[in-house]
Amino acid sequence: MTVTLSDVAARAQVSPATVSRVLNGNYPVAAATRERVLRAVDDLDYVLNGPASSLAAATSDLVGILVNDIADPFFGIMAGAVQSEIGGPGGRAGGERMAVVCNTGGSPERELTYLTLLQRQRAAAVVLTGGALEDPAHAAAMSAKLARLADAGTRIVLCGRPPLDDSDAAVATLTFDNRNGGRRLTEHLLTLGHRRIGYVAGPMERTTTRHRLEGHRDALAASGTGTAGGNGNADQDELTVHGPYTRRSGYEATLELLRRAPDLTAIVAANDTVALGASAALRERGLRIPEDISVAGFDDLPFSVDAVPALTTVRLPLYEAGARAGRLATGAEEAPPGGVATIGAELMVRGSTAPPCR
Amino acid sequence: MTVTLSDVAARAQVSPATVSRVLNGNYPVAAATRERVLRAVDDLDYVLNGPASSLAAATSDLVGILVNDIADPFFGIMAGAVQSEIGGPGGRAGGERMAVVCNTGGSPERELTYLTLLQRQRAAAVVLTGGALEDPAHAAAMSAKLARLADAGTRIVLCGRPPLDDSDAAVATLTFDNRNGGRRLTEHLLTLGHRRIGYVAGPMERTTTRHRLEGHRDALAASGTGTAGGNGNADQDELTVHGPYTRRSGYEATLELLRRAPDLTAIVAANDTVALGASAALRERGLRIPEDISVAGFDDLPFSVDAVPALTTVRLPLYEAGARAGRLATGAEEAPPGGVATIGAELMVRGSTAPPCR
DNA sequence: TTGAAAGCGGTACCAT
DNA sequence: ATGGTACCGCTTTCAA
Repeated sequence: MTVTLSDVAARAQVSPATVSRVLNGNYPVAAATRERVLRAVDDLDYVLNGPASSLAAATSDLVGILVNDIADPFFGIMAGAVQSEIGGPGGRAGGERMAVVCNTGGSPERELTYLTLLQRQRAAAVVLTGGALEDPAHAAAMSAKLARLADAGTRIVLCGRPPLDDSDAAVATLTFDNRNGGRRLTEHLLTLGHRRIGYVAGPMERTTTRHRLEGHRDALAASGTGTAGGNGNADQDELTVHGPYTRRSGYEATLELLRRAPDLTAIVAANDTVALGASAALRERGLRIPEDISVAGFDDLPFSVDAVPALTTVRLPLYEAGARAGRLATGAEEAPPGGVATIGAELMVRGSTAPPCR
Repeated sequence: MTVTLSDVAARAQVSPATVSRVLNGNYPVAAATRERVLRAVDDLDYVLNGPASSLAAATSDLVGILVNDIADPFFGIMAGAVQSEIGGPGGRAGGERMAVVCNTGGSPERELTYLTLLQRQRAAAVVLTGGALEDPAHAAAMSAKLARLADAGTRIVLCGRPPLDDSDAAVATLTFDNRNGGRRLTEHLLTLGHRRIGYVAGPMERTTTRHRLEGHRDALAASGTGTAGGNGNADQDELTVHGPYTRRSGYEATLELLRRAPDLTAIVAANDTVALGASAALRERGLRIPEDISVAGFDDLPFSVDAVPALTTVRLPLYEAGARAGRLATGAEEAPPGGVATIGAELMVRGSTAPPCR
């Protein structure tokens, strides 16, 4: 029924071994022979059996890219960059490496299960993108699983999350400087004169959430804002609302913030998507941005400037990071010293967002 | 080195066959035996060898999802829906089906190569999303490849593109009614009194591009607009600019349109992303939307309303379509009669976009 | 440069 | 209910 390598061999009047050599191109074969084999392949419309090949070779050309939310361009941009760097189809002739994107939806179980699936497939590499969950049990499980993968020969790359803490495994890490980004963003608002700043944070127990929020609070603390009254933390907790990285969350959190503190002059969102929701809520309330209230985001996604022309954000070089992760995954680039590289976050200021005079 | 099924069998004091049965759960095994086997699996930290399994069983649990642009939420939303419906990790216990997203970048070669790769892997199903290329040679190659895949047992689902024309293969198709959507959108503008309407079309030779544009022109023709002068087609060609489905394209095309026809009162964009670019260009020119000029989009992506509150678009039920495609891919839902189902496009009107009085 | 043949790790049929 | 055992299709020594 289906054409096998032996069929090709028979038609080309050579041994299966020779056909294999021609196909893999990693062994000297006489030009004439190669021609005959390739013609046979063509005539028979032969397609290599991946599983058989992987089984015999004990390796596969699969590269897994785990993302938290495939509908979020934050991940789409990184994943696309990884993929194009991996080479995948369109890279060199014949297409070899297959980069596949796995959507965890932010669920820890799925994350682990996808890793197991990739382990089953003897994946050549795995790239984990975006913030990680901070639950100790899950972190331990991840470390363990990644360690097994690593010493089964799978390359591991973390892109956009902090390094594993207890890792003995050879893992290359590219981490965004979320804390500094968050700090600079809030410093900027403080410099402009804002004193009452709401914060729409991401979901609890995520590294991105925590780091960005910490940066924000570091800036506040350094300026003495919010600590002057002696109950600084309570103040700040009141001005912080957590929620998922979605537009709806930004919308609802903003309404809540306005309820809690009608005297806000600025709102910092955990990321641009959330900022969009925040802006929508403000507009609905009849508040203009930035005349009545300023809004800041994070990530600098392409559409954010359209949605809120005055949006000040922190730009993370998503594409560049993804591309580098792709190169690390293929071994085209060597791991950074210590296995970890921190990628800077650049402040994108768009117009003045000084607070209104009241 | 690596733990195999026989190792597990030895430790559990059973035959490899029994272990296989326990793992696959598709065969009666004594409870006590199962227990012993599972404990052995646990003790040894055994992970099934995917390639070996696929080879022996002659099938795999891979489901490929092809998308044109992974950074575009249009595809992200559909892919996410497919994946969650596929079950994938998180579905039933143990995780089985692995949905993977393959990014073609709109390149015909990559599309074919990914299909070959999936064919190599003996994929259980393949879902092709988004508009298709209209090049006859490529279409033929695709049909041929899909036919081979299909009769190798791979389920094929088209989601958001028209059915294969010469297909004998068993392919389930979910197609968006782009033409009608385009028609209704323009009819709406005509009803409001617009007469000079610019059109920023998608890339040439794409089904979505052609269908949406045809709908637009159908509406114009039906109303007599643009044909009155006798040189209707020339007029319309002048008011149409093609480009990729990107923000930048919308931006540049809009500048071009304004150059060609400063008297435009409305611009219809090929999709929301393009509409964003168009809006940016207009704003830059100091034109207000919709007071000075109206803008219409297509797809109704989540952020579009934030970017252009007055944006009138056509809503395609992306998530629903993806979910249905996922069910078709797993066989959880039976194919529509004739293999093709057309999914309606709903007009989303946001505020009046009547032309300015001049 | 090419061929022969021994696996790779499971699966599923045939026995028992 | 369980065991024995031919394959599945390819890769890779080892020889020639």
